[in-house]
Amino acid sequence: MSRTPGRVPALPPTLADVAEVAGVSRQTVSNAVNNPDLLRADTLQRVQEAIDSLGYSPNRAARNLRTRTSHLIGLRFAPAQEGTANALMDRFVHSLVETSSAAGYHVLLFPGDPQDPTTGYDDLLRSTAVDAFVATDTYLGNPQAAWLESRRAPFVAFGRPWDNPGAGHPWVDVDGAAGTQVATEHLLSRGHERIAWIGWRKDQVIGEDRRSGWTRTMRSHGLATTGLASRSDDTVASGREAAAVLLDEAGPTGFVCASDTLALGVMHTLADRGMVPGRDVAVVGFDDSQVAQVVPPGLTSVRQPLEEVAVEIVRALEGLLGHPPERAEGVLLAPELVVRGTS
Amino acid sequence: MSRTPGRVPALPPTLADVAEVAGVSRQTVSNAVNNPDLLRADTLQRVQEAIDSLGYSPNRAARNLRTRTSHLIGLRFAPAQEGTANALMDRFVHSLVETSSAAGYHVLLFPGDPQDPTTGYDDLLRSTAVDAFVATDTYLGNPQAAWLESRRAPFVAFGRPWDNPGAGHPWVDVDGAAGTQVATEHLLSRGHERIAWIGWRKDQVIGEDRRSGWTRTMRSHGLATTGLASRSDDTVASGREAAAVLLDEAGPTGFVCASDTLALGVMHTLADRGMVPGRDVAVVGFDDSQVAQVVPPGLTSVRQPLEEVAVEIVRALEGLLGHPPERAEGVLLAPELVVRGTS
DNA sequence: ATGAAAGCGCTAACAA
DNA sequence: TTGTTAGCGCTTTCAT
Repeated sequence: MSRTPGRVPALPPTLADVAEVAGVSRQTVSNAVNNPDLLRADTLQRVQEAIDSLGYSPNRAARNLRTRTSHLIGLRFAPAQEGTANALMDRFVHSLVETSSAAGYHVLLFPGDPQDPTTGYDDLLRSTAVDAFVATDTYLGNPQAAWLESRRAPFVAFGRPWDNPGAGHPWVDVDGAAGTQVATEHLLSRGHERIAWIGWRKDQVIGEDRRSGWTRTMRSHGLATTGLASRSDDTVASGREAAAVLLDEAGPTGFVCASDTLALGVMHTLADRGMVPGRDVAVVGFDDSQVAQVVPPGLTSVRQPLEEVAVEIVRALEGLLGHPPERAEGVLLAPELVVRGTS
Repeated sequence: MSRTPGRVPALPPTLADVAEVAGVSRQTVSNAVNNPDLLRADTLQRVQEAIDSLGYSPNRAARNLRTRTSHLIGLRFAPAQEGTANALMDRFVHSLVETSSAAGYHVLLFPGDPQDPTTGYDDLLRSTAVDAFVATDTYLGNPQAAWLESRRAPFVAFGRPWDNPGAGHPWVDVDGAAGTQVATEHLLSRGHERIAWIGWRKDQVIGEDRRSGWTRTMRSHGLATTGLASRSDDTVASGREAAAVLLDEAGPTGFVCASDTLALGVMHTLADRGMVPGRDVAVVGFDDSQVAQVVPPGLTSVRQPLEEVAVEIVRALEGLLGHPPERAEGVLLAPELVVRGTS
C-alpha cells in the first residue's frame, strides 16, 4: 500500500508511488528523472508514463536535503529610492530571474537593512537556504563582498571590487567610463564643445569612473573641462541646482550626467528658464530608466546591458557551483547610448 | 564523534552537534529552537550557548521535508513594460519582501511566459517548492486565479476577481474608481470644469473601473462628459495622440488619466504646443510612478498604497497557511492623491 | 522536562 | 541495467 487513497487533501505522489505504478524500484525512477541514459528505452518509457499519469514532480525539500543544494539564488532586494529615476533593479531582477530559471535556479529575495548591508545573508547561509548569492551595490566601502568572502560563501558580484582589484570572487560590471565617453563623443559629433558634467560626490567610485569617461574624451579632443564639472547628490533637486549654476557661470551647450535623475534635474532647470532640451541645450543621462524613455522629448541615456549582465552572472554562478568549482574571471561589459530627443 | 573536524569545506553544524556540545539530546535542541517554553531555564540557556558558539541554524531542507512547508511565497515576476511609466511592481515586490520576511517567509521569484499566465505555477506546486503564491495581474480573462483554485493551490490575489465576484480565494485590491474620483474632485476644486478622461480600451476592466470614478464625479457635479473621454493603448504615443484630439475637439482644461504613462503622453502634446502643464492645462496620472515624481514640473498622480497591500496580502496568506486555515475576505484599499506641479 | 524511535522523500554508493 | 541499503537533518509521537 502506498498511500491512503481518497484522503483530502491528497498528498502529492512520491517516487515510491511512481515506482509502484511502473513496477520498478524507487531508484530506477530516480534515475529516470536524473540520469535517463542509464535506463533501457522501454523501462524509461514505462516510468515516464507513470510519472506523467501521476503528475509526479520530485519533492524539492527531500532532494535538497539529500544533495545539499537548493537551486536557489539569494538576492538582497533593497527598494528603489523614491524620487530618483533609478529603476535599474527592476530590469536587472527580471533578467536574472529569466536567465537563472533557464539554468535551473530560482531567485530568492530577502530584505536588507539599508544600514547594515550584511543583514540577511548570514541566516540564509547557515540554514543552507540558498546555494549562492548575487551581490549588488558592491561599491567602495560596502562590506558585503569582503564579508561574503570571509564566510566562504559562493557569490557573484554585480559591480567591480573597486577597493580590492585582486578580489577572489567573480564579478560582472558595466564600464561606466566607456558609457560617458560614448555620450560625450555623441555630443561632440553634434557640434557641442562646451559640454558640462554633473556627477556625484567624490567618494562615489562609480561616479568618478563615469566622470573619467567625460574627462578623457574632452581632453582627447583638446577641450577644457575647467569650471564645467559639478558634483552633487543623486537627486533631482541637486541636479537642478547644479545645472543652474553651470548655465550661469560656464554657459555649456550640453550636459552629460552620471544618472538619469541628475539629467532630469537639468531638464527642470531648462523648463524653469523656458529653454527646450534638445533644441537649446543637449542633455544625456545614464541608466536608460523608464523616465528617460517617457519624459518629453525623450532623454538620451546610456543603457546598461542588464540582460548580458544576468547571463554572465549566471554563467559565473554555474562555474562556482559546478564540480569541480571554477572561479570565473571578472567581466566588464560595454553599455550603449540610446539617442532620444534631448540631444 | 559528530563530524570529521578540520575538513574543508566544513559542513554547517547540525542539531546533533549542538546536542553533543550542550550535553543534551537532539530533541531537546529542537525544542529549544521551536518550543523554548518546554525547557527548564538553565537547560535552555546551555543549549542556547551551544547554538551561539557553533553558529547553528536549522537546516532548511531537513525542516521543510519534515514539516511539509517551505516558508517560501511564490511570485511570478513579469518584466515592467519598457516604454511605459509603470514600475508598480518594483515598489510592490519590495513591500512584499519586507512584510513577508517579518512573517517568516521569503519570496521566490519565477519567470512567466507572457503568453501563458499559468506557466511556472504548476511545477512549483507539484514539487512543493512554495507554500503559497501571490498572484498579480488577475484582470478579466486572466486564467491564473481560476487555474490556481482548481489546483487547490493556496494563493492570495492582488486584484479583484472581476469576472467572478464570489470567488473563493482571498484578494486585496486598490479602489481605482475612488482614486480617479479624488483626482477629478481635486481638479474641480482647482476650478476646472472641462475635465477630460484618457483611459484604456473597453475590455480592460481596471480601466473601466478607473473611468467610472471620473464619470460619477463629473455627473454628481452636473458636468457633461460627452466628447471628453478617450480610450487608447497604455503607451505614451497613444496618450499623446488622444490628448491632441481632445484638445482640438473638446478644449479641456484638465486631464485625468488611467495611468502615468498616458499622462506623460498628455505632457508630450502640451510640450509640442508650447503649453505648460499645471499652468495652461492640468494633468493627473495614476500610479505615482518614479516618472511622476521626477518629471518637470512633477506629475500629480494617484498613489496606490502598496505597503498596505503587502500587509493585507501577508495577513491573508498567514490565514491560509494557518491551522486551521482561515480564508480571509477580500480587502479593498483606498489610494491617495499626490499633488504636484501639473495641477 | 527530557530522551528514544521513526520516518519525511530523495539520491549516493554499492550489490546483483 | 536494475535493486538494496543507508542516511541527509529535522520534527512528531510516544515513553520515561
